[in-house]
This record gives sequence, C-alpha cells and structure tokens, in this order.
Amino acid sequence: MTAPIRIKNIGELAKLAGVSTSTVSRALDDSPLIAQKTRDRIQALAREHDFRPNVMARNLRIQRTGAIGVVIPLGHETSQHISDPFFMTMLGLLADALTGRGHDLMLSRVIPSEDQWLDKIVDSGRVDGLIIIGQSDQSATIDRVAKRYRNLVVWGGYTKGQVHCSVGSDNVRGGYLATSHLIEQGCERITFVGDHRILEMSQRYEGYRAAMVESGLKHNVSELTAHLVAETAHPEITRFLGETAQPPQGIFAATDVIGMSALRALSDFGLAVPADVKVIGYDGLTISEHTVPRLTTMKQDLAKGAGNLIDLLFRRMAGEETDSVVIEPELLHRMSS
Amino acid sequence: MTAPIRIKNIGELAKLAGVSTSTVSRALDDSPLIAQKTRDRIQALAREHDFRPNVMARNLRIQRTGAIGVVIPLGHETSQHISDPFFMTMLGLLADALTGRGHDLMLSRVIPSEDQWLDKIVDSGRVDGLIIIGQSDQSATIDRVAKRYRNLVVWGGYTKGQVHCSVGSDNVRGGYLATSHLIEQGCERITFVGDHRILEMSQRYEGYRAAMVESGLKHNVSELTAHLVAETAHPEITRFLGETAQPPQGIFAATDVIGMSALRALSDFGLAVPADVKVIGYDGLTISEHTVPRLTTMKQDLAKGAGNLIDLLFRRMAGEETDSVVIEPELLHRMSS
DNA sequence: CCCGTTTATGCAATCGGTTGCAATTTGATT
DNA sequence: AATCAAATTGCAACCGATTGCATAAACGGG
Repeated sequence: MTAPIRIKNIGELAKLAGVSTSTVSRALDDSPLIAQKTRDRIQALAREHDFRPNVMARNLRIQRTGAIGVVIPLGHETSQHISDPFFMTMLGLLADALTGRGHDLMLSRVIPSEDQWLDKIVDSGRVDGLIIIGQSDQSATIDRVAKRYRNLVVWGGYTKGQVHCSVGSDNVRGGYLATSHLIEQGCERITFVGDHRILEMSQRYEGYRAAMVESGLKHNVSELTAHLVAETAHPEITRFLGETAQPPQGIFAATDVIGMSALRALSDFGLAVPADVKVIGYDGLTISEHTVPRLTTMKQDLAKGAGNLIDLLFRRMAGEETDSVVIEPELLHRMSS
Repeated sequence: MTAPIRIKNIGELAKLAGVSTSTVSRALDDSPLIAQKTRDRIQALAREHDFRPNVMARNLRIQRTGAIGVVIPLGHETSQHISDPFFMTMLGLLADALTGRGHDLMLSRVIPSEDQWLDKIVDSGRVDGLIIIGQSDQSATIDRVAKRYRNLVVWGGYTKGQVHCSVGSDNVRGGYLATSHLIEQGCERITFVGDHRILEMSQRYEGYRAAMVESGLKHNVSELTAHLVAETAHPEITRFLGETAQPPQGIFAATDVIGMSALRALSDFGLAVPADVKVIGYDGLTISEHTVPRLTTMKQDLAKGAGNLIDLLFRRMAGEETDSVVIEPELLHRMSS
C-alpha cells in the first residue's frame, strides 16, 4: 500500500515530484514563494513516504542547532552521582519550556578537571545557547567564558560584579529569613549544615550569620560541613550529633535533601522534631512536603526561575542585553519548626 | 599575546599554516598519513587560536551525531512535571556512562499526543540511538518503531513477544517478593497502591495478586489507584484512609515516592509504621533510605540497569542482535515493615 | 644518476540541506 | 496582440568538515 522505496533526501523527493530540490525545500517549509498546490502536493508526497528532512544538514546550512545545552557542573562533589531532586525538578521545567520553544535539550554533567571544560562545550558548535545549573566552585571559569560568549545564563547565586547573567533566589536573604524564623521559634543554638565551597550555600550561611549576630547569638554560630547528597550527609550529621555534648535547638539545612537527612538522624537519636530540635530546609522541593514531619523550608520558585532562565537566554540569543534576576525566597512554615 | 583573529574553520587554519584543508583535517585527527612535525605544528596552531572544528559539519559528513537520545514518555501523567527522583537517578547514570563513551545526551520529555512522536525523534537524524525510559502506555508505538529502527533500547517491563529490546527488573517477581514479605510480617489485609496503566506497575500488581492468592488471602486483595507524583498521590492515599472502615495492615506502594506519600498520610492519621501498618516501596532509591521510618523497598539495581542499557544500545548500533535483560529485584528490609 | 617505492600532501567530490538571483511562466492591461 | 509586472520555479553557490584518489617529494638500491 504505502510506497516501498525509502526517500532519504530532498533530492529523491524532488525527482519523484518532478521538481527541483529548491522547490521541495521551500515547499516543506511552507514558503509562500511556492504555489499552494505545489506545496500541498509535495507535502503530501513527503507524508506518504514519511520523509523528514535531515536536521543536521539543515543546521549546518542555517548555522544553528536548535539545541540548548544544560550543564550541571559538579566541581564540589567527589561522588559521581547526583540524587538531588532539585536537578530533576529544574531539568523537567527546562525541558518543558525548551520543547515549547522548539528546542532540544542537551544534557552535560561535568566534573571539571581542567579549566577548558566550558570552552569545549561552547566551541563544539552543538548548541545555540547554554544554561548552567549552579556555579558549583566554577564561578571564575564561567565568568571568563561569559566574557566572550553571550548565549549563556546561569542558575545560581548572584555576586556583585559578576560577568555572567544569573537567575536565582536571594540566598543571603533566604538564609537570614530562615534563621530568624528559628530564632522566633525560640531557638538559640542553631547549627548551619551545608557546604561552604558552593556559592549559594556560602551566601545562605552569610544570611544565617547575620541573623545570629543581629539577635546577639554570635557565640552560638556553628557550622557543620555536609555533602549535598543524602548518602554522605546523613552519617556526617549523625557523627556530629553523637559528638556534641548538647545538641542544637535548631538546624538550618542548606538544602531540603540535607534537611531530610537531618530529620532522620535526629529521629535515630531519639530527638523529637520540632519539640526538641527544630529544622528548616532550603529549596521548597516537592519532596520536602512528604517527610515526616513535613519540613519547613525556604521556597525558591523554580518554575518562575526556569521561566526566567529560558526567557533571558532567548533574549540574549536575540542580541539583547540582560540583567541578572534575583528572586525573593519565601518561608514555608510547616511541621518541623 | 594570543592571536587576535578568530579562526572559524579549517580553511582559515589551513591558509595560516600554508597547507590544504585536507592536511589540517587529518592533522587534527592525528592521522599517521601526515608527517609528525606537520601534525604537531598544526595542532599547536589550533591550540593557540583555540580553534575546534565544527561538530555539525563533521557529523553531516560522517553521518553520525555523537548523541544519544533519552526519551521519557509521559503518556500516563496529566501533570506536566515529573518529580520522581527515579528519573534523575537514571538520567545521572546514563549521562555518566554516555559521556564516558564520548557521546552526548539529548533529553526529550514527550507527552505523546499523536502516534508519530517517536518517529519524529528517530527520523530527525539528531541522534545515533535512543534510550526510552519507561514504556508508559506507549508499548504499541514503541514496538512499531522498533520494528524498523534498530538503535533503540527501553528501560521498563518485559512482555513476552515484544519487539523492542528492554532492560528492567522482574516486576512480577518483585511484586510477589514484596507482598510475600508483608505477609511474612503478619499482614493479611494488604493494599496495592499504584497506577495500572503503566506496564511495570501492572506487572507488580500481578505479582502482588499471585502472592495473595497463594497465601489464601485472595479476598483481601485491594487496590488503590494513585498517581506517580507525590503531590497527587498523597491526597489520594489520605482519602482512601479516611474512607475505609478498617485501614489495611500492609501497604505495597508501587514506587518509593508513593511509599513516602503513604508514610506521611499514615502519620497524619496517627497510624504508627510499622506497628499499625507496614509499608513497602519499590525502586530502592536513595531517598527511600532517608524517610522516617526508613522505607523497606524492592531494590532495582539501577546502576547495573543503566550499564546494560548503554551496553546493549552500543552493541545494537554495531549491528549485533541483542536480547532483553531482566534483572532480579532484591528486598531491602528496613524499618517500615 | 636513474628508477621504483614510500611517504606526504593536495584536489575535488560529498554529506543534505538553504537561499540569492536569474529565468521562466502566468496573467492582467491597454 | 503586445507589454509589463507578478507569480513560480530552477540554478548553483554555500555551510564546514571528511576522504578516495592522484600527485609530488623523499628515499633507497643498483
């Protein structure tokens, strides 16, 4: 019934239709240059043979790829795998938005071992633009490349004077609000749990510290360095709880995943949340709503963030200049505090 | 210091080096056809101008893209976003393995509205091969395309007679083992919570049912249809618990995320886990280890699974025939049962 | 010093499309 | 019927690489 021969390029289709390749090309593109009935005929023919023009050839000619790179630098993680649902949420949102704009998503997880990692991606010519999720500890490299490559936006922290265009929540303020909340709930000894090397976390720590100092709790400032992945964060918190003479009254976890680990470690030690220890997380991921007890957290509006990232990126690709966006974080007071 | 002019193709580099483009091309490829010192000279020149040959042009010429498509069909989800950490874990593993093999990862999240969705991806010429994560409710489409396109592997359930090559755990057996475990723990009224439309879940249900029947608990078989995402699963479980006269003694959640939702819903109703109700999940995700109490689950070895997927895919791309792989699931007995 | 190999390089076709411009056809107008 | 503008279509160059084959240079042996 259907035609047996497989058409593999517009040349063959052109021959079949008795026209030139240019006509086929334009017809498939629905160009008004081609008479309506010719267009219809060729499109029908293409459908019949389910022929789809080769994307690579097209891309080469028109000098764009139709793909946006999404890069997750893992400079801080020794562990090979990310299990942080944060990335999935972000990725899902980005994938949706990009598909909606007719672009594909090229995912790269990079463990930066040499400082050319970003240049390689940029110069590969595989993508029209780049979204980097989290500066990790690579701010310098990112800034260097941003200087010469415009089509680049970053989810993460904002630092005065940075070259690259970023979208992210106000981490300092978020840290301040989170800590203030715990203080309001009556906590005095509050421990910050996170990883300093990561820009956003160090900003959250800064906010934490400011709130503590402001409330005259400067001497109670304490910090536990914990990895981002739950597998490693949990034993670290457990060890910490085992070693301290007196457990803290409040824990400010730099991410929801760390918060979850904390909840579990506390439970292991027979400490009740929020009666004995109050816990607050950061991110506002779905997962934080499904812990027992439900985790109080600082919500970053990721949907909005992803929207901003895409929007800014496309504007930059169109040649516009863009400023960074800082989103106001929001306290979600739930059961753990 | 560094050269100011930007080299944009091998032609320009050739002119600079005083050789032909073919020589440049071969030199950059480190071909033995070119004299060692010519090679060195050209490579140095390329480095100096940090020139990297255009990938698209290369791909067009050699007829491969160096990219593998990873597709997540969401035929079953009305909701736009996936928050299931399962995908992230899988994606992370795949991204690592593919990078290791020198390939890029093109991510597509598809909500199949017309039955050509897969053909479009295959015929786009953007990828050398395709990994589909989960059949969703699209087994028919996948099978149809698999018939004509070899470079395709699927993570998901195995059905006798399927055309496509799949990798996944033995869901029927997993369901059987999970249910048997709950029965051994003294449960008689066990409810299965999951979504039948998804192949893997219906297989898990099948195993559940078999175990129940085998233990003479046929009349206690009960099922709650719940969505995969925690946002919607939780209220569904809550409603269920509110409506039943007598809560079940055991809950077999078809995924860890549903299991988490169940834990929380039970906690809301003041039911103790595992004292009042025992819960078992499925997947063995990291996250399941960090719930309170820690979730008993059926572990699927995703690392192994991802390895198999990649391995099979590359063998298929090399022209080999491959059989589907079924992985034995393993009980992780933790605190919730 | 000549000739036959090896070794090193260049020529030009090719991958599969897109697009500026020229050429042809159509149609309207006088 | 002749003229001219508008509507269609085709020609051929191009995007930036790779690669089979021809050619030129270097080398070794007699």
